[in-house]
Amino acid sequence: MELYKIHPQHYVAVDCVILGYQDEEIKLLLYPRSFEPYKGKWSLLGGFVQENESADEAAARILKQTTGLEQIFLEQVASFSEPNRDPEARVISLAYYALIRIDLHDEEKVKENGAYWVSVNKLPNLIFDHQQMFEKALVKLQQKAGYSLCGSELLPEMFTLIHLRKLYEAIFQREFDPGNFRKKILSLGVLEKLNEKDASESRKGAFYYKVKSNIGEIDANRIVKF
Amino acid sequence: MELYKIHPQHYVAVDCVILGYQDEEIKLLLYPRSFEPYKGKWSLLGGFVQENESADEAAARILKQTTGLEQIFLEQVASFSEPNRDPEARVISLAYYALIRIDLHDEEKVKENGAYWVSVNKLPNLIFDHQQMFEKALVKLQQKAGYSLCGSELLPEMFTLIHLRKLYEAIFQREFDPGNFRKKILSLGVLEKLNEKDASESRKGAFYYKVKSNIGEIDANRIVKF
DNA sequence: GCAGAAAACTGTCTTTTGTACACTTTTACG
DNA sequence: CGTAAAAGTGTACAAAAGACAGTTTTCTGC
Repeated sequence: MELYKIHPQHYVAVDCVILGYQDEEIKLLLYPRSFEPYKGKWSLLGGFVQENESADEAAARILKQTTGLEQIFLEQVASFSEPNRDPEARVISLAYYALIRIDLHDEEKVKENGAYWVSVNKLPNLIFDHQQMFEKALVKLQQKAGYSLCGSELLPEMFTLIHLRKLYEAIFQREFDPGNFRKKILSLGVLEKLNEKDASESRKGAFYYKVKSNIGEIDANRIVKF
Repeated sequence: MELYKIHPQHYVAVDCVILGYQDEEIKLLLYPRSFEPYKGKWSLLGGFVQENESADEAAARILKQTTGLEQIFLEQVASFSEPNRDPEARVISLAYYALIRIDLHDEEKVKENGAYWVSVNKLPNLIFDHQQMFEKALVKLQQKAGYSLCGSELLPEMFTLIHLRKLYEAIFQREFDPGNFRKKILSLGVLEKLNEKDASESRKGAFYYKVKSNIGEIDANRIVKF
């Protein structure tokens, strides 16, 4: 213990890049910062790591407090530790990213905090190094989407292959051939076709699918390389 | 500032997974821990983040102090923050991994500290969560090797395609077809064939290659997928 | 109720990439 | 010199990715 005491201690924060999908766009949840410095400027959702929790737990706690959601996908992005990243005090921040279904989140809670879902194509300036956090999170999302279907995290329970393709187009910022995308996704064998159609977007209507319940990750041999 | 003060502060450490390549095996640099708790047990190389340095800088500093090396590949792996991961005190650790050329490191310095290069196939028990840190670092190395040639980080200036293949076999723990590996690597266009041969391992001798100086990352279209 | 339109879905053909494995080349050594 | 042993090249097949035309379904409007 003596040997530890000669070293400084630091505030440790977590900042969450909360991503959702709506109107064919990836959206990021942003908050107006509620205190100085930079009060009112746009910020990721953050908080401090307390004594009896891990950073993972802190991130989950903060996410629940502000969106009402639990048990959702949440993963580390990177740490940010430049001495002057926060001009007020030395704060080392651990960035996380979360994927949430916008249709499930607690709108009341989000509004209370003055937060907005902003399209990632039209982001305002963010405080500190939050822009970097977002960019790294987006790369992580692309990697994740490359080897596991993000459908269950970002889309409603049931979705059509067109919805899924639009989601992937939003994530990767490029178009996919409808026929080939279908073929590829169905060949993974992780989707279950339902007997119901979504007729809201065409005469013919598109069949709904859902992720097979017994499947988590896709078999390693079957990595999707987009 | 007032708002910050209600939160606890923590010791923040960095731990380095230092990887090298020797005798056709990936090696990890391990130290006997020099103080309690777990004095004498095997540990990654670590230290505490000081007031005026980022964690990246702390990792580079620690690496230089113990191996004499500067300007080497060093990247974040993950953070580890379970409240009781260190029984002595709350320490949040940021794990890094480094790739170094064993032929270049300062043997004296390493010996002074009682450190050893241990094959990753025969690792002893490590303290705390250091085993996890190593495992995550290895995954990162595999990912990195998948889209950029790790030759320049882990091999000497000049190397044969056989050396490079053996390195990749050690990283991925599987064999690659010699002919196909050659074809794939050369098609990337990042290696320059030299007029010199390594005759130490065969009558015919294998030509040396080096990484073309003007090339950093491989073009995104040309990702190596092993 | 039938033609047409629009989008969902299917199939085919081509190109590229991956893989297995046989063949040729080089060179030291007996 | 012939041979062995490893380096290096070539070929042939299989799998995956990609382009794109063709077919099906179903509502709309006449």
